[in-house]
Amino acid sequence: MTAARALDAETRAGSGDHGAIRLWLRMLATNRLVETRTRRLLQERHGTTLPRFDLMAQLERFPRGLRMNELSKRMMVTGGNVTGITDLLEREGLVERVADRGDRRARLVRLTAAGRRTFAAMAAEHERWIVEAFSALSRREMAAMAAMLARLKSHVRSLEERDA
Amino acid sequence: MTAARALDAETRAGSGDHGAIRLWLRMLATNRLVETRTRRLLQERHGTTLPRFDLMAQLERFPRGLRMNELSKRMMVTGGNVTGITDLLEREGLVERVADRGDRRARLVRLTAAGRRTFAAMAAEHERWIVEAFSALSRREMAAMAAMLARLKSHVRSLEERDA
DNA sequence: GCGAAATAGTTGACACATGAACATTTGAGG
DNA sequence: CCTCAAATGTTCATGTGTCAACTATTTCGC
Repeated sequence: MTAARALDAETRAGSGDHGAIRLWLRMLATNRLVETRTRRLLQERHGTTLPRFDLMAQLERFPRGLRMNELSKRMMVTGGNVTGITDLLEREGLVERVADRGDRRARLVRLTAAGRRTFAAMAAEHERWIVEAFSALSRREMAAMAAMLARLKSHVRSLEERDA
Repeated sequence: MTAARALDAETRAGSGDHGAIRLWLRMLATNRLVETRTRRLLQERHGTTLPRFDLMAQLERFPRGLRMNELSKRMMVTGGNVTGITDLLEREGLVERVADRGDRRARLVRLTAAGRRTFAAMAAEHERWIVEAFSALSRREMAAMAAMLARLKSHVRSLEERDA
């Protein structure tokens, strides 16, 4: 069964709810929508998944490789998760683990030649999908939203630090 | 290991990337940040998870119960997923499945008395967390962002229908 | 130099999520 | 009626994600 589309996570909010809640639910719904679409397209057209694409996208900018550690931070997921995704990509021959001279605990992950080729094709198309989705917003609106998100993000980060 | 926080999914984008991609990555990162925080708080303070909370939130507005089907649409997840989460909540005594008179295929899920009590406590706190997070934005900004997200959402939905 | 603490990565148990296959029931057309 | 397509919910295999426990290494304090 496939997730239906008629209704919406937003309908969770009662009509009298606080604006912040309504906005948050709308963010969640929008995010899920774009993410589901991207995942479907990646699967249909390249037989891969969003997390794999994401990991490869990180590596693409670091030809010398990244430590599992750094991948985990950049992707905002746990180390165990990165281990799993890397295992799969390695089995598919798209990335490889190499030793880090200078720290025998660490291992560098980097794209193989096949990985670079595969990623290039996916990335071009992925960019088109996202640009198409966001064409609903003007350049000015995108800038405004980006600025608001930056403030929101930094505020939440400070809340996290306060708790810690 | 816990996901580190210093870096960011946004760093995926090369500096010359299209504005839409940058915005999308920022949305992803912000979303993940708020979601991770909410999940942590729900776990620490109520021993539950976001999907369970979400399902209960849907039911709370329908005392007579919702079909698995409707839950799936509202939560924007697949039916199999709803089955699983419902199983867990049922085991915890927070929801119950009852027969739907008039359609023997369907089953209604509804909160138990314990479920209603538990949810009320969680919901109040959850609202505070979200309001606190979004206090980084003014009322006017929240309205602007909500409007943009509505347009974005509806645009992506129309893209989905075109593909289908 | 040495021992304790921190760091890097992996593993295992579990929750959540998808898509496909399945059984049951419904409903619409003949 | 009767058949057959559609709809409802479950199950299964697999992937993604968390957290906690573990091993191996490095670094820091002395």
